[in-house]
Amino acid sequence: MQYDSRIPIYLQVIDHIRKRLLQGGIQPGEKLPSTRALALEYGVNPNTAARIYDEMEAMGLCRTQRGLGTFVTGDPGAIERIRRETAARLTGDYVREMSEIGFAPRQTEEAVKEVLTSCGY
Amino acid sequence: MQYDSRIPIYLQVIDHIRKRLLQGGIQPGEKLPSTRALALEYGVNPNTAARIYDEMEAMGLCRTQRGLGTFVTGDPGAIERIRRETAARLTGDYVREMSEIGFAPRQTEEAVKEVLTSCGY
Amino acid sequence: MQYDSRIPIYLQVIDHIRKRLLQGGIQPGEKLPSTRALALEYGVNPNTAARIYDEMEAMGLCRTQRGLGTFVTGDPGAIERIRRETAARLTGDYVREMSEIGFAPRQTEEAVKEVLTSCGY
Amino acid sequence: MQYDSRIPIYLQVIDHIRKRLLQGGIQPGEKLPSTRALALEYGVNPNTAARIYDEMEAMGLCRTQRGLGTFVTGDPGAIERIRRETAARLTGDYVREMSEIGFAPRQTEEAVKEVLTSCGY
DNA sequence: GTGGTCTAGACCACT
DNA sequence: GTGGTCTAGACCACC
Repeated sequence: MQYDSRIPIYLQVIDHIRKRLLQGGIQPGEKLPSTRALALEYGVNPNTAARIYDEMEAMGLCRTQRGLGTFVTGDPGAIERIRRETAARLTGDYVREMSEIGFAPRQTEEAVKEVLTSCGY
Repeated sequence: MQYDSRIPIYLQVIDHIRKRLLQGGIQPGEKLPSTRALALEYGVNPNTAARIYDEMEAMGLCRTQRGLGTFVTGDPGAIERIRRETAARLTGDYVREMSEIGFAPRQTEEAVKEVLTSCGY
Repeated sequence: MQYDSRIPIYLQVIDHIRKRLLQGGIQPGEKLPSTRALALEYGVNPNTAARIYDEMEAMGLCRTQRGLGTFVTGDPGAIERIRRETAARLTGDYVREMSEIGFAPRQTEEAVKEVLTSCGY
Repeated sequence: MQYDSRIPIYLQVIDHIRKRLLQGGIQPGEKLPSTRALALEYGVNPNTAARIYDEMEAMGLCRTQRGLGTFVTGDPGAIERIRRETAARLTGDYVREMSEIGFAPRQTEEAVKEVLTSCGY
């Protein structure tokens, strides 16, 4: 994995894991790699790997059990809830930012349609 | 103005000025405040204010003329170009992020429509 | 039983058993469950269950007899002694902590009365 | 300062600073030492000092400003609120724990009075 | 084997 | 000078 040096590595890794979670690539309740394994997998220092799980736990994405490992939040509804919240935040931010640079609602709608069709959807 | 301490202040101020530009609140060719005035206006350190104009000049948003002051890029077409580029980047990022968390194109389109109508548009 | 992941499980279980002892839920001299049974009862690893009895024995709360099992300290006076010691420790700690955050003795006394009456006593 | 090796140093330092705050030894809005100065003052590694302010910020005790330093929560009411919440938590826990080991409300009240008078109050 | 903590020292961005 | 991040490596408690 390539990192953008302008953004903290731990945030980029969290983002990557969260995407895998929200895409369904990681199941609720599933055991995540140990911090040492995560460090190898993402090519970071074990301390940084530990920080990644620390922050993810603070976000409610996983829970850690001493001596056992780190586990994805068990409740399947929780993942779906986070998915919806993330989508709502992204959409809200997007619409607000477009209006702030002078795009009318219809223009914003058009812009999205254009990109979606240009991607072959 | 309230600042998000996780993001460099100078970037937040630049963002704010760029919005005013793209919304038409600041006209092409217009003279911008002196760094001292900018520092007072935004409540930032004079060093930070200087950096703001430095970075904006590097972005092509303005030009500094020694002894005269700092001026917004004169060409009206340039502003419009930046506006379109910004919109394209925002839209592209938004669509990509939505698809990354498992939203199909039609769902993304629906999400945007929902937010736009819920805002009374 | 729900465990606080920041505190060793074996300490939380010991605390729970000690409370049952001091409340009279477990009688002096009574036989305690086998480590395997304890593990099931509290939903912990058998290794952890063994450690629980180890530590409790070191605290003088119980005694293990090979081939027979683990027994609560027989002397009824010992239980009462522990009860008094625990109360003294709790009260001492409480008063000290309250004074450390700036509560005068009379304020501390009032705080206790308030809570006791609010609980319907 | 002497540390209890069974408890993370950063928690012990936070506890110490919080007490100074709640006792009024540190004023709301006041600048706290830099992480490097804190490290020297408490004899810990700069990394540990940074973690101390990190956690304190998460608790709402202080706020950090990049390039400027770390400042105690400005709102004077906030400190008083935390003081009251802490007292309520301590008292609630104390009363509950005493009742859990079989102390009646009047006995608990007596225990507190005894300790307070024995301390010469 | 697992996470938690700590030290040591480095580099960077921001004010 | 300030905090933020990262690496390296160590030791410990817990399961």
